[in-house]
Amino acid sequence: MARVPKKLGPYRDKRAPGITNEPFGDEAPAIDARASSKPGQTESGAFVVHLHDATKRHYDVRLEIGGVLLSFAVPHGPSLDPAKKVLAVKTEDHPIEYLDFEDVIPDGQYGAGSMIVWDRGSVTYVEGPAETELAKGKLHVELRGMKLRGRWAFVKLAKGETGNEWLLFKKQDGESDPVRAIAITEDLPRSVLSGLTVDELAGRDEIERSHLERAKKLGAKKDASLVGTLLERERSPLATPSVHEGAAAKGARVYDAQLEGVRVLAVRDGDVVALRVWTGRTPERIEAFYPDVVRALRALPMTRAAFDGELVAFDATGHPNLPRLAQRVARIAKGEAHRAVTTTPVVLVVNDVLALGDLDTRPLKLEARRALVSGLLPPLGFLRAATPLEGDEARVLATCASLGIANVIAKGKGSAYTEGQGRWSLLSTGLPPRSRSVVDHKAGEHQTTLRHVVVSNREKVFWPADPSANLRARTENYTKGDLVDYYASIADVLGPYLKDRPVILVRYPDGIDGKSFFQWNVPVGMPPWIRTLTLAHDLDEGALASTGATSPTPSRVSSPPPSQKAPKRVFLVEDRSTLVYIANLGCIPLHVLASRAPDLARADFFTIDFDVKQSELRHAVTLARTLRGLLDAIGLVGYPKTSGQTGLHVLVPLGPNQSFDTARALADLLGRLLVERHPDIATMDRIVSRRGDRVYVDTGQTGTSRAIVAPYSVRAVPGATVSTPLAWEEVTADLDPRAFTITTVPRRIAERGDLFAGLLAAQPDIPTAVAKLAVLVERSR
DNA sequence: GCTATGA
DNA sequence: TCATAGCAACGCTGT
DNA sequence: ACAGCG
Ligand SMILES: [Mn+2]
Ligand SMILES: [Mn+2]
Repeated sequence: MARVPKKLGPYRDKRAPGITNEPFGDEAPAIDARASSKPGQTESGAFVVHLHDATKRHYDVRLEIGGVLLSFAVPHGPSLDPAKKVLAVKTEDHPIEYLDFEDVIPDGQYGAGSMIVWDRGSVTYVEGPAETELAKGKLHVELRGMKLRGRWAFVKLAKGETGNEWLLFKKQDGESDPVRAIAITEDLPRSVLSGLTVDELAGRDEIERSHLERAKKLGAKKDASLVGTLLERERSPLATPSVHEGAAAKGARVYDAQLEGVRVLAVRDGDVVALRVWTGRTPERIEAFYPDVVRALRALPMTRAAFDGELVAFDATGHPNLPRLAQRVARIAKGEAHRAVTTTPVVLVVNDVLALGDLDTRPLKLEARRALVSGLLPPLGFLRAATPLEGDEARVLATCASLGIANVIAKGKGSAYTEGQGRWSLLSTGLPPRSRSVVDHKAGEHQTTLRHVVVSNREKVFWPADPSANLRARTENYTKGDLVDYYASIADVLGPYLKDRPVILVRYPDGIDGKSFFQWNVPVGMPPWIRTLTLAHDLDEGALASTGATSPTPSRVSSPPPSQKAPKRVFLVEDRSTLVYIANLGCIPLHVLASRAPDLARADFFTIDFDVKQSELRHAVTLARTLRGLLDAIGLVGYPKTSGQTGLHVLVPLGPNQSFDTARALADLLGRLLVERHPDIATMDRIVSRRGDRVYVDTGQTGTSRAIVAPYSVRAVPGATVSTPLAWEEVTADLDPRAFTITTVPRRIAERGDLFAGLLAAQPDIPTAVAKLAVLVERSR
């Protein structure tokens, strides 16, 4: 049995286990709950203030000390006026689990009546360890709660009747309010958990019905399966803002500050609470990192609901701060949940509502949905309604800029909630380089690490609009942000493809018209979680390794002999964070080797590249289809993709254990057969001037150090095209590679899936293919 | 885009 | 402190 | 030996 603090004796004596709904204090507290300070030397902890409607209504202030909650009953409640000292009667210690207790204690039980969590936060004992001070009849604390903040003091009355009488008062500081402009207990009466007043708690079912009634009156239609659907479905139901300024209807607009946090769909279905994110193409659930938000959603007087919101942590000045949130996630991952959650609370700022009860609220007008949200959520709590801005757009942007907010989302008044891109506009306040960050809540197999990537210069134009482009072509700019978003959104499709495969970055830090360079080696200064591969001497050998971001090998004292090549350390791009990171470096195309660690001497596919250049795409199409026939005849399968420029690539999987010599030989022989069959439109001549207007059949991209542009890679050409996997049925004369761009390809993947699936799993019979190809070649001469 | 360098 | 250079590869061809 | 090519 768990070790129960002796201090809880009086608490347990007053209560009947199994009958009261209060925690009984016999469960082992969170592992780190008692470890936050040395035994008997508590320096900090959590606090809760309950509002308890017992025989006599009172507040209960409970401070974590030595693994239990030191408790005071405060009849008048705290005051921000330092001159107003209120009576605080020390009561029995409560178990640590009581921090989260909010319920109606049944009649007949000790303390029967409603009890809400009026405030919650962290406490620091500012004048030495709590136990030491307590022994002297004093306790000076710094509270960081949602309502109570700053310095407070408890002082024991020397001549109390029972010895339990103390005084509680505010110390003078920036948070004190001597003129009592704020009557904190009256102005902020609601639970920070459920948003209910203590009077409402017992009637929460009634409250829930009235919220639903209101939604129905506003026009919400019944869809009993919606919440369940939102809990499960793959595709994101969230609306995403478009960088297209005109996406939101001009005219009447409402503005939401874009907070630096984690965008989630929050769903509650009874006891089930999910926080779902679609940072990539497949959803993840991250509620394990947000027990405070989960508790609040469970406490809400709405048993089934779905919200669109932002998880936000705040810094000391009250500004949203993503690195702090990141740090908290990391600490929770390390098993320090209690401390991390206590010191860094996270709030769900709710921007919108998709479903309430059995009602679909998405078709409602924006203002109606807002009204429902702000009616349901308290102004101060773990769940909060976002406060939209209205008025002149320039003024709104200026206001936000002055608050340090870089981006604002404009939404058309009266608009319904529509999933996907298109109805909201992302506006820049013109603040310094606008940045956005991405938080991964899981990385690697079991280890949960936080990866926090700050994306700089999202508005930087990487693909300038082409004013001379024909009408059907996009005339807008594409930005660096568009690039990052594209790679982030397709990371899951790209992932298996890039696994264990060296990637060469082709970087355009200033966009497609700026300078560019290839980058094989991982430069210094990369974050430690970027995986790399060290290539031993030649590409014949290589070992899997992870960088420490630290010492760039000071081991090699003497420089290597000039003849010998320095060992290379290349990128392995195996996850979304890395993809976002390298996109932020200005990497537009990704090139990959046709081999994977640890067997870099083996080719797992070869490529036949149809370079159109002076020729025409329809000829490349003819050649690719002929190639398909040849491959079929020798028992191989080709996977076609656009190059992203003007030509086509056909990738032919080889399965395991094939040498680059074999791969290259197959490619060359197939190329020769193609040229023989179509001498008028194909050539393998390396001299450009002799090619004329024929397609160059390039088989030279197969070799240990030869790279090809990866499938789904973006190209640094006008139009922000993507090297796009195709179905053979699409390889026709009317194929238009310009249609595949960083905006269209994610949609295409969502609709058609990964057309290259199967390439990696192929196990073709290569010896037979080689033999059959030899026969074909023999026959043709 | 970022670091190491040489002036 | 500031401006700038470097950031890949390799075999083959033709001159 | 060196530049051009993909
Ligand atoms: Mn009480
Ligand atoms: Mn080529």
